[in-house]
Amino acid sequence: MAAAKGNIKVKLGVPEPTLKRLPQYLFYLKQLRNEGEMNITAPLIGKALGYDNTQVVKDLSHTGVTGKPRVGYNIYEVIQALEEFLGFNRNNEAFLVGAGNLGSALMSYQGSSELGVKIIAGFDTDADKIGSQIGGVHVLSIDKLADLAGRLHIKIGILCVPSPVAQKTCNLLVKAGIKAIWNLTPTHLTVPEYIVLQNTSMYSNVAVLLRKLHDSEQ
Amino acid sequence: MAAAKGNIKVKLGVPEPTLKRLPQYLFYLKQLRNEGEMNITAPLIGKALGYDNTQVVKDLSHTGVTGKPRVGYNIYEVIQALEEFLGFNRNNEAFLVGAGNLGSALMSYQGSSELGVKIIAGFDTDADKIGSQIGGVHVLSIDKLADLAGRLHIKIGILCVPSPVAQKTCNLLVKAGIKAIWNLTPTHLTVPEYIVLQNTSMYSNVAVLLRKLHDSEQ
DNA sequence: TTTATTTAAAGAAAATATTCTTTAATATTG
DNA sequence: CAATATTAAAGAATATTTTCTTTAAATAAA
Repeated sequence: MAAAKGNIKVKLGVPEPTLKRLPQYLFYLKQLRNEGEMNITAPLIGKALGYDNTQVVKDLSHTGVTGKPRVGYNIYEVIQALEEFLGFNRNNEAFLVGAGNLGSALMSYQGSSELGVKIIAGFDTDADKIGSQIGGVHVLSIDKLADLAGRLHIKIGILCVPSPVAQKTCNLLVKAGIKAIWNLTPTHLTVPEYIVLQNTSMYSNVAVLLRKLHDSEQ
Repeated sequence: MAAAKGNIKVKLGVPEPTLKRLPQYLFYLKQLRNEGEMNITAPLIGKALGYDNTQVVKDLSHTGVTGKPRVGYNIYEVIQALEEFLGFNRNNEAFLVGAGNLGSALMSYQGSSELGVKIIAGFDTDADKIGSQIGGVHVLSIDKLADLAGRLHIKIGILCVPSPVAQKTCNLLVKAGIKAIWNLTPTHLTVPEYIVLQNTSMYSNVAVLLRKLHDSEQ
Protein backbone atom coordinates (compact mmCIF):
# COMPACT_ATOMS: atom_id res chain seq x y z
CA MET A 1 0.00 0.00 0.00
CA ALA A 2 1.24 3.41 -0.90
CA ALA A 3 0.55 5.39 2.23
CA ALA A 4 1.69 3.29 5.12
CA LYS A 5 2.89 6.23 7.16
CA GLY A 6 0.43 6.14 9.97
CA ASN A 7 -1.30 3.23 11.57
CA ILE A 8 -4.53 3.80 9.81
CA LYS A 9 -4.16 2.96 6.15
CA VAL A 10 -6.80 5.19 4.71
CA LYS A 11 -7.21 4.73 0.99
CA LEU A 12 -7.26 8.28 -0.28
CA GLY A 13 -9.38 8.97 -3.34
CA VAL A 14 -6.57 11.18 -4.59
CA PRO A 15 -2.95 10.18 -5.10
CA GLU A 16 -0.89 11.41 -2.18
CA PRO A 17 1.62 13.20 -4.43
CA THR A 18 -1.28 15.11 -5.94
CA LEU A 19 -2.57 15.93 -2.48
CA LYS A 20 0.77 17.40 -1.56
CA ARG A 21 0.90 19.55 -4.66
CA LEU A 22 -2.57 21.01 -4.26
CA PRO A 23 -1.68 23.31 -1.35
CA GLN A 24 1.21 24.61 -3.43
CA TYR A 25 -1.19 25.54 -6.18
CA LEU A 26 -3.45 27.15 -3.63
CA PHE A 27 -0.70 29.29 -2.17
CA TYR A 28 0.56 30.31 -5.60
CA LEU A 29 -2.90 31.16 -6.88
CA LYS A 30 -3.66 33.28 -3.83
CA GLN A 31 -0.50 35.18 -4.56
CA LEU A 32 -1.63 35.77 -8.14
CA ARG A 33 -5.08 36.78 -6.96
CA ASN A 34 -3.55 39.36 -4.68
CA GLU A 35 -1.63 40.71 -7.65
CA GLY A 36 -4.94 41.24 -9.41
CA GLU A 37 -4.89 38.34 -11.84
CA MET A 38 -8.18 36.81 -12.94
CA ASN A 39 -7.14 33.81 -15.00
CA ILE A 40 -4.28 31.38 -15.14
CA THR A 41 -3.37 28.58 -17.52
CA ALA A 42 -2.04 25.18 -16.57
CA PRO A 43 1.19 25.65 -18.54
CA LEU A 44 1.90 28.84 -16.59
CA ILE A 45 1.25 27.21 -13.24
CA GLY A 46 3.47 24.35 -14.30
CA LYS A 47 6.25 26.66 -15.37
CA ALA A 48 6.05 28.61 -12.12
CA LEU A 49 6.07 25.59 -9.83
CA GLY A 50 8.18 23.24 -11.88
CA TYR A 51 5.58 20.67 -12.88
CA ASP A 52 4.44 19.28 -16.18
CA ASN A 53 1.38 21.10 -17.49
CA THR A 54 -0.62 17.94 -17.95
CA GLN A 55 0.20 17.13 -14.37
CA VAL A 56 -1.30 20.42 -13.29
CA VAL A 57 -4.45 19.81 -15.31
CA LYS A 58 -4.81 16.33 -13.87
CA ASP A 59 -4.23 17.52 -10.33
CA LEU A 60 -6.76 20.33 -10.59
CA SER A 61 -9.31 18.04 -12.18
CA HIS A 62 -9.59 16.23 -8.85
CA THR A 63 -11.19 19.30 -7.32
CA GLY A 64 -13.91 19.29 -9.97
CA VAL A 65 -12.95 22.67 -11.38
CA THR A 66 -12.63 23.01 -15.15
CA GLY A 67 -10.77 25.47 -17.31
CA LYS A 68 -11.53 26.95 -20.68
CA PRO A 69 -9.29 26.37 -23.68
CA ARG A 70 -7.30 29.42 -24.65
CA VAL A 71 -8.27 31.17 -21.41
CA GLY A 72 -7.27 28.82 -18.63
CA TYR A 73 -8.80 28.65 -15.22
CA ASN A 74 -10.61 31.33 -13.26
CA ILE A 75 -8.36 31.93 -10.31
CA TYR A 76 -11.18 32.58 -7.86
CA GLU A 77 -12.96 29.42 -8.86
CA VAL A 78 -9.83 27.32 -8.45
CA ILE A 79 -8.99 28.83 -5.07
CA GLN A 80 -12.46 28.07 -3.82
CA ALA A 81 -12.43 24.59 -5.28
CA LEU A 82 -9.05 23.87 -3.71
CA GLU A 83 -10.04 25.17 -0.29
CA GLU A 84 -13.23 23.18 -0.47
CA PHE A 85 -11.45 20.05 -1.62
CA LEU A 86 -8.61 20.31 0.88
CA GLY A 87 -10.99 21.20 3.66
CA PHE A 88 -9.04 24.33 4.43
CA ASN A 89 -12.21 26.38 4.67
CA ARG A 90 -13.75 24.08 7.23
CA ASN A 91 -13.25 24.69 10.88
CA ASN A 92 -10.37 22.41 11.57
CA GLU A 93 -9.87 23.20 15.19
CA ALA A 94 -6.72 21.82 16.71
CA PHE A 95 -4.83 21.67 19.98
CA LEU A 96 -1.09 22.06 19.89
CA VAL A 97 1.07 20.40 22.52
CA GLY A 98 4.56 21.63 23.19
CA ALA A 99 4.97 25.38 22.97
CA GLY A 100 8.69 25.27 22.24
CA ASN A 101 10.22 26.88 19.20
CA LEU A 102 8.55 24.70 16.63
CA GLY A 103 5.20 24.87 18.40
CA SER A 104 5.55 28.63 18.69
CA ALA A 105 6.39 28.85 15.01
CA LEU A 106 3.17 27.05 14.11
CA MET A 107 1.10 29.17 16.46
CA SER A 108 2.61 32.28 14.91
CA TYR A 109 1.86 31.05 11.39
CA GLN A 110 -1.77 31.31 12.43
CA GLY A 111 -1.73 35.06 12.53
CA SER A 112 -0.42 35.80 9.07
CA SER A 113 -1.58 33.20 6.59
CA GLU A 114 -3.67 30.17 7.30
CA LEU A 115 -2.19 26.77 7.81
CA GLY A 116 -5.33 24.82 7.05
CA VAL A 117 -6.03 24.23 10.72
CA LYS A 118 -7.10 26.61 13.44
CA ILE A 119 -5.04 26.25 16.57
CA ILE A 120 -7.46 26.87 19.40
CA ALA A 121 -4.98 26.54 22.22
CA GLY A 122 -1.45 25.51 23.01
CA PHE A 123 -0.45 23.28 25.91
CA ASP A 124 2.76 22.93 27.82
CA THR A 125 4.16 21.80 31.12
CA ASP A 126 6.51 24.75 31.53
CA ALA A 127 5.15 27.16 34.15
CA ASP A 128 6.84 30.07 32.39
CA LYS A 129 4.91 29.43 29.21
CA ILE A 130 1.55 28.65 30.77
CA GLY A 131 -0.63 31.72 30.73
CA SER A 132 1.32 33.37 27.94
CA GLN A 133 0.04 34.01 24.44
CA ILE A 134 1.84 33.15 21.21
CA GLY A 135 0.56 34.41 17.89
CA GLY A 136 -2.69 35.20 19.61
CA VAL A 137 -3.02 31.66 20.92
CA HIS A 138 -3.20 31.05 24.66
CA VAL A 139 -0.87 28.53 26.22
CA LEU A 140 -2.51 26.43 28.92
CA SER A 141 -1.40 23.77 31.34
CA ILE A 142 -1.38 20.32 29.82
CA ASP A 143 -3.54 19.17 32.74
CA LYS A 144 -6.46 20.96 31.16
CA LEU A 145 -6.12 19.32 27.77
CA ALA A 146 -8.27 16.24 28.24
CA ASP A 147 -11.21 18.10 29.73
CA LEU A 148 -11.14 20.88 27.14
CA ALA A 149 -10.68 18.55 24.19
CA GLY A 150 -13.76 16.65 25.21
CA ARG A 151 -15.91 19.69 25.80
CA LEU A 152 -14.86 21.46 22.59
CA HIS A 153 -14.88 18.27 20.52
CA ILE A 154 -11.37 18.87 19.23
CA LYS A 155 -10.33 16.25 16.72
CA ILE A 156 -6.85 17.31 15.74
CA GLY A 157 -3.73 17.31 17.89
CA ILE A 158 -0.40 18.80 16.86
CA LEU A 159 2.55 17.24 18.60
CA CYS A 160 5.65 19.41 19.03
CA VAL A 161 7.03 18.08 22.29
CA PRO A 162 10.58 16.79 22.79
CA SER A 163 11.13 13.26 21.50
CA PRO A 164 11.51 11.59 24.90
CA VAL A 165 7.97 12.51 25.92
CA ALA A 166 6.39 12.15 22.48
CA GLN A 167 4.75 8.77 23.01
CA LYS A 168 3.50 9.68 26.46
CA THR A 169 1.95 12.89 25.18
CA CYS A 170 0.52 11.05 22.20
CA ASN A 171 -1.23 8.63 24.55
CA LEU A 172 -2.68 11.58 26.40
CA LEU A 173 -4.12 12.98 23.18
CA VAL A 174 -5.65 9.65 22.25
CA LYS A 175 -7.18 9.32 25.69
CA ALA A 176 -8.58 12.82 25.35
CA GLY A 177 -10.54 11.72 22.29
CA ILE A 178 -8.35 13.29 19.62
CA LYS A 179 -8.92 11.61 16.24
CA ALA A 180 -5.93 12.81 14.21
CA ILE A 181 -2.38 13.52 15.28
CA TRP A 182 0.14 15.57 13.38
CA ASN A 183 3.45 14.33 14.66
CA LEU A 184 6.26 16.83 14.22
CA THR A 185 8.70 14.92 16.40
CA PRO A 186 11.12 12.49 14.78
CA THR A 187 9.78 9.76 17.03
CA HIS A 188 7.73 6.92 15.65
CA LEU A 189 4.43 6.77 17.51
CA THR A 190 2.26 3.80 18.27
CA VAL A 191 -1.42 4.61 18.13
CA PRO A 192 -4.68 2.65 18.00
CA GLU A 193 -5.68 1.87 14.44
CA TYR A 194 -8.63 4.24 14.44
CA ILE A 195 -6.31 7.21 14.94
CA VAL A 196 -5.08 9.11 11.89
CA LEU A 197 -1.40 9.81 12.18
CA GLN A 198 0.57 12.16 9.97
CA ASN A 199 4.31 12.26 10.46
CA THR A 200 6.32 15.25 9.38
CA SER A 201 10.01 14.75 9.66
CA MET A 202 12.47 17.53 9.07
CA TYR A 203 15.16 14.91 8.63
CA SER A 204 13.69 13.43 5.48
CA ASN A 205 14.00 16.70 3.71
CA VAL A 206 17.57 17.21 4.78
CA ALA A 207 18.34 13.75 3.44
CA VAL A 208 16.96 14.59 0.02
CA LEU A 209 18.71 17.94 -0.03
CA LEU A 210 22.08 16.49 0.88
CA ARG A 211 21.83 13.79 -1.73
CA LYS A 212 20.83 16.20 -4.47
CA LEU A 213 23.72 18.46 -3.51
CA HIS A 214 26.11 15.56 -3.38
CA ASP A 215 24.95 14.22 -6.74
CA SER A 216 25.04 17.64 -8.39
CA GLU A 217 28.69 17.86 -7.36
CA GLN A 218 29.18 14.32 -8.74
CA MET B 1 10.63 12.88 -14.06
CA ALA B 2 9.89 11.99 -10.50
CA ALA B 3 11.61 14.74 -8.60
CA ALA B 4 10.57 17.98 -10.17
CA LYS B 5 10.49 19.85 -6.91
CA GLY B 6 13.42 22.14 -7.31
CA ASN B 7 14.83 23.74 -10.40
CA ILE B 8 17.64 21.31 -10.69
CA LYS B 9 16.33 17.94 -11.69
CA VAL B 10 18.99 15.75 -10.23
CA LYS B 11 18.53 12.10 -11.02
CA LEU B 12 19.02 10.46 -7.67
CA GLY B 13 20.48 6.99 -7.67
CA VAL B 14 17.96 6.08 -4.99
CA PRO B 15 14.18 6.42 -5.22
CA GLU B 16 13.10 9.55 -3.38
CA PRO B 17 10.56 7.65 -1.24
CA THR B 18 13.38 5.39 -0.11
CA LEU B 19 15.54 8.40 0.64
CA LYS B 20 12.83 9.79 2.87
CA ARG B 21 12.46 6.55 4.77
CA LEU B 22 16.15 6.09 5.45
CA PRO B 23 16.38 8.84 8.10
CA GLN B 24 13.43 7.23 9.85
CA TYR B 25 15.31 3.96 10.03
CA LEU B 26 18.35 5.82 11.28
CA PHE B 27 16.46 7.53 14.06
CA TYR B 28 14.71 4.33 15.09
CA LEU B 29 17.91 2.30 15.07
CA LYS B 30 19.71 4.87 17.19
CA GLN B 31 16.90 4.57 19.68
CA LEU B 32 17.32 0.79 19.74
CA ARG B 33 21.08 1.13 20.06
CA ASN B 34 20.63 3.36 23.07
CA GLU B 35 18.42 0.69 24.57
CA GLY B 36 21.32 -1.73 24.25
CA GLU B 37 20.15 -3.77 21.26
CA MET B 38 22.76 -5.32 19.00
CA ASN B 39 20.74 -6.77 16.15
CA ILE B 40 17.48 -6.05 14.39
CA THR B 41 15.54 -7.86 11.69
CA ALA B 42 13.79 -6.27 8.74
CA PRO B 43 10.36 -7.61 9.77
CA LEU B 44 10.76 -5.93 13.17
CA ILE B 45 11.78 -2.60 11.67
CA GLY B 46 8.86 -2.86 9.31
CA LYS B 47 6.44 -3.64 12.08
CA ALA B 48 7.69 -0.74 14.18
CA LEU B 49 7.58 1.85 11.41
CA GLY B 50 4.65 0.54 9.43
CA TYR B 51 6.43 -0.65 6.30
CA ASP B 52 6.52 -3.93 4.44
CA ASN B 53 9.53 -6.01 5.46
CA THR B 54 10.71 -6.47 1.89
CA GLN B 55 10.54 -2.74 1.54
CA VAL B 56 12.84 -2.36 4.51
CA VAL B 57 15.31 -4.87 3.08
CA LYS B 58 15.30 -3.13 -0.28
CA ASP B 59 15.72 0.30 1.28
CA LEU B 60 18.64 -0.81 3.44
CA SER B 61 20.30 -2.60 0.54
CA HIS B 62 20.92 0.80 -1.06
CA THR B 63 23.37 1.61 1.69
CA GLY B 64 25.40 -1.50 0.89
CA VAL B 65 24.84 -3.06 4.29
CA THR B 66 23.80 -6.71 4.42
CA GLY B 67 22.04 -8.73 7.05
CA LYS B 68 22.35 -12.34 8.07
CA PRO B 69 19.45 -14.76 7.75
CA ARG B 70 18.00 -15.73 11.07
CA VAL B 71 19.91 -12.91 12.84
CA GLY B 72 19.10 -9.74 10.99
CA TYR B 73 21.25 -6.68 10.74
CA ASN B 74 23.93 -5.45 13.09
CA ILE B 75 22.53 -2.20 14.39
CA TYR B 76 25.88 -0.44 14.59
CA GLU B 77 26.73 -1.40 11.04
CA VAL B 78 23.43 -0.15 9.71
CA ILE B 79 23.67 3.12 11.61
CA GLN B 80 27.09 3.76 10.20
CA ALA B 81 26.05 2.75 6.70
CA LEU B 82 23.01 5.02 6.86
CA GLU B 83 24.97 8.01 8.14
CA GLU B 84 27.58 7.43 5.50
CA PHE B 85 25.01 7.01 2.76
CA LEU B 86 22.90 9.97 3.81
CA GLY B 87 25.95 12.11 4.33
CA PHE B 88 24.87 12.89 7.87
CA ASN B 89 28.37 12.26 9.17
CA ARG B 90 29.94 14.69 6.75
CA ASN B 91 30.42 18.29 7.69
CA ASN B 92 27.36 19.78 6.14
CA GLU B 93 27.84 23.32 7.27
CA ALA B 94 24.89 25.58 6.72
CA PHE B 95 23.79 29.15 7.23
CA LEU B 96 20.28 29.77 8.43
CA VAL B 97 18.46 32.95 7.47
CA GLY B 98 15.52 34.18 9.50
CA ALA B 99 15.83 33.61 13.22
CA GLY B 100 12.10 33.65 13.88
CA ASN B 101 10.31 30.83 15.60
CA LEU B 102 10.89 28.22 12.92
CA GLY B 103 14.51 29.26 12.47
CA SER B 104 15.00 29.19 16.22
CA ALA B 105 13.45 25.76 16.35
CA LEU B 106 15.94 24.43 13.84
CA MET B 107 18.86 26.06 15.60
CA SER B 108 17.72 24.50 18.86
CA TYR B 109 17.39 21.07 17.24
CA GLN B 110 21.14 21.32 16.77
CA GLY B 111 21.84 21.00 20.42
CA SER B 112 19.99 17.79 21.21
CA SER B 113 20.00 15.45 18.25
CA GLU B 114 21.57 16.08 14.92
CA LEU B 115 19.61 17.26 11.96
CA GLY B 116 22.05 16.14 9.31
CA VAL B 117 23.40 19.62 8.81
CA LYS B 118 25.48 21.77 11.08
CA ILE B 119 24.14 25.27 11.41
CA ILE B 120 27.22 27.47 11.66
CA ALA B 121 25.41 30.75 12.07
CA GLY B 122 22.00 32.35 11.91
CA PHE B 123 21.24 35.63 10.17
CA ASP B 124 18.52 38.17 10.66
CA THR B 125 17.69 41.81 10.10
CA ASP B 126 16.14 42.33 13.52
CA ALA B 127 18.51 44.32 15.73
CA ASP B 128 17.09 42.63 18.82
CA LYS B 129 18.09 39.22 17.54
CA ILE B 130 21.49 40.15 16.16
CA GLY B 131 24.17 39.31 18.66
CA SER B 132 22.04 36.81 20.51
CA GLN B 133 22.60 33.08 20.61
CA ILE B 134 20.00 30.39 19.96
CA GLY B 135 20.74 26.76 20.69
CA GLY B 136 24.39 27.70 20.83
CA VAL B 137 24.29 29.31 17.40
CA HIS B 138 25.16 32.98 17.01
CA VAL B 139 22.77 35.25 15.18
CA LEU B 140 24.50 37.79 12.96
CA SER B 141 23.44 40.67 10.79
CA ILE B 142 22.39 39.57 7.34
CA ASP B 143 24.85 42.12 5.94
CA LYS B 144 27.65 39.79 6.93
CA LEU B 145 26.26 36.74 5.18
CA ALA B 146 27.79 37.13 1.72
CA ASP B 147 31.29 37.77 2.98
CA LEU B 148 31.22 34.94 5.52
CA ALA B 149 29.66 32.43 3.15
CA GLY B 150 32.43 33.04 0.69
CA ARG B 151 35.21 32.83 3.22
CA LEU B 152 33.88 29.72 4.96
CA HIS B 153 32.79 28.06 1.70
CA ILE B 154 29.29 27.45 2.99
CA LYS B 155 27.21 25.50 0.49
CA ILE B 156 23.89 25.13 2.25
CA GLY B 157 21.38 27.85 3.08
CA ILE B 158 18.29 27.34 5.21
CA LEU B 159 15.54 29.80 4.47
CA CYS B 160 13.12 30.61 7.30
CA VAL B 161 12.25 34.21 6.54
CA PRO B 162 8.71 35.56 6.12
CA SER B 163 7.19 34.81 2.70
CA PRO B 164 7.23 38.39 1.40
CA VAL B 165 11.04 38.57 1.58
CA ALA B 166 11.71 34.94 0.65
CA GLN B 167 12.70 35.50 -2.98
CA LYS B 168 14.84 38.51 -2.14
CA THR B 169 16.68 36.57 0.55
CA CYS B 170 17.02 33.60 -1.76
CA ASN B 171 18.71 35.81 -4.34
CA LEU B 172 21.10 36.99 -1.67
CA LEU B 173 22.03 33.40 -0.85
CA VAL B 174 22.63 32.57 -4.49
CA LYS B 175 24.77 35.65 -4.93
CA ALA B 176 26.75 34.63 -1.86
CA GLY B 177 27.72 31.41 -3.58
CA ILE B 178 25.35 29.06 -1.74
CA LYS B 179 24.81 25.84 -3.72
CA ALA B 180 21.77 24.33 -2.03
CA ILE B 181 18.77 26.01 -0.47
CA TRP B 182 16.35 24.43 1.96
CA ASN B 183 13.22 26.48 1.58
CA LEU B 184 10.95 26.34 4.59
CA THR B 185 8.71 29.16 3.45
CA PRO B 186 5.56 28.35 1.51
CA THR B 187 6.78 30.60 -1.29
CA HIS B 188 7.86 29.17 -4.60
CA LEU B 189 11.38 30.33 -5.34
CA THR B 190 13.02 30.96 -8.68
CA VAL B 191 16.66 29.99 -8.71
CA PRO B 192 19.34 29.41 -11.37
CA GLU B 193 19.35 25.86 -12.58
CA TYR B 194 22.63 24.99 -10.95
CA ILE B 195 21.15 25.60 -7.50
CA VAL B 196 19.70 22.66 -5.59
CA LEU B 197 16.37 23.61 -4.08
CA GLN B 198 14.50 21.60 -1.49
CA ASN B 199 11.07 22.82 -0.53
CA THR B 200 9.51 21.82 2.75
CA SER B 201 5.95 22.89 3.09
CA MET B 202 4.04 22.48 6.30
CA TYR B 203 0.84 22.91 4.32
CA SER B 204 1.25 19.72 2.33
CA ASN B 205 1.23 17.67 5.46
CA VAL B 206 -1.84 19.38 6.81
CA ALA B 207 -3.57 18.63 3.53
CA VAL B 208 -2.84 14.93 3.81
CA LEU B 209 -3.85 14.84 7.47
CA LEU B 210 -7.17 16.58 6.85
CA ARG B 211 -8.04 14.28 3.99
CA LYS B 212 -7.20 11.15 5.92
CA LEU B 213 -9.29 12.42 8.82
CA HIS B 214 -12.14 13.33 6.53
CA ASP B 215 -12.01 9.98 4.75
CA SER B 216 -11.80 8.04 7.99
CA GLU B 217 -15.00 9.73 9.09
CA GLN B 218 -16.52 8.94 5.65
C1' DT C 1 24.45 -34.37 12.12
C1' DT C 2 20.10 -33.57 10.25
C1' DT C 3 15.91 -31.08 10.00
C1' DA C 4 13.01 -27.20 10.56
C1' DT C 5 12.50 -22.39 10.89
C1' DT C 6 13.60 -17.78 10.22
C1' DT C 7 15.32 -14.41 7.41
C1' DA C 8 17.78 -11.79 3.64
C1' DA C 9 18.22 -11.41 -1.29
C1' DA C 10 16.78 -11.35 -5.91
C1' DG C 11 13.58 -11.25 -9.32
C1' DA C 12 8.67 -11.03 -11.06
C1' DA C 13 4.32 -9.02 -10.82
C1' DA C 14 1.17 -5.52 -9.64
C1' DA C 15 -0.04 -1.02 -8.54
C1' DT C 16 0.76 3.70 -8.95
C1' DA C 17 2.22 8.01 -10.83
C1' DT C 18 4.01 10.72 -14.52
C1' DT C 19 4.65 11.96 -19.13
C1' DC C 20 3.35 11.81 -23.86
C1' DT C 21 -0.09 12.01 -27.54
C1' DT C 22 -4.25 13.02 -29.55
C1' DT C 23 -8.59 15.37 -29.76
C1' DA C 24 -11.83 18.95 -29.19
C1' DA C 25 -13.00 23.45 -27.84
C1' DT C 26 -12.40 28.49 -27.77
C1' DA C 27 -10.71 32.84 -28.45
C1' DT C 28 -7.89 35.80 -31.40
C1' DT C 29 -6.22 37.51 -35.72
C1' DG C 30 -6.45 38.55 -40.44
C1' DC D 1 -16.26 34.85 -41.22
C1' DA D 2 -12.50 31.65 -41.69
C1' DA D 3 -8.10 30.19 -40.24
C1' DT D 4 -4.84 29.71 -36.70
C1' DA D 5 -2.92 29.16 -32.37
C1' DT D 6 -3.56 28.01 -27.70
C1' DT D 7 -5.23 25.21 -24.24
C1' DA D 8 -8.01 21.73 -21.47
C1' DA D 9 -9.36 16.99 -21.44
C1' DA D 10 -8.98 12.21 -22.11
C1' DG D 11 -6.56 8.26 -22.95
C1' DA D 12 -2.21 5.59 -23.94
C1' DA D 13 2.40 4.70 -22.90
C1' DT D 14 6.19 4.92 -19.94
C1' DA D 15 8.53 4.98 -15.75
C1' DT D 16 8.61 4.25 -11.01
C1' DT D 17 7.57 2.17 -6.73
C1' DT D 18 5.67 -1.29 -3.98
C1' DT D 19 4.28 -5.83 -3.08
C1' DC D 20 4.50 -10.67 -3.91
C1' DT D 21 7.04 -14.93 -4.72
C1' DT D 22 10.82 -17.79 -4.80
C1' DT D 23 15.38 -19.12 -3.47
C1' DA D 24 19.27 -19.62 -0.63
C1' DA D 25 21.62 -19.03 3.61
C1' DA D 26 22.25 -19.53 8.55
C1' DT D 27 20.95 -20.61 13.11
C1' DA D 28 18.69 -23.42 16.51
C1' DA D 29 16.66 -27.55 17.90
C1' DA D 30 16.12 -32.47 17.66
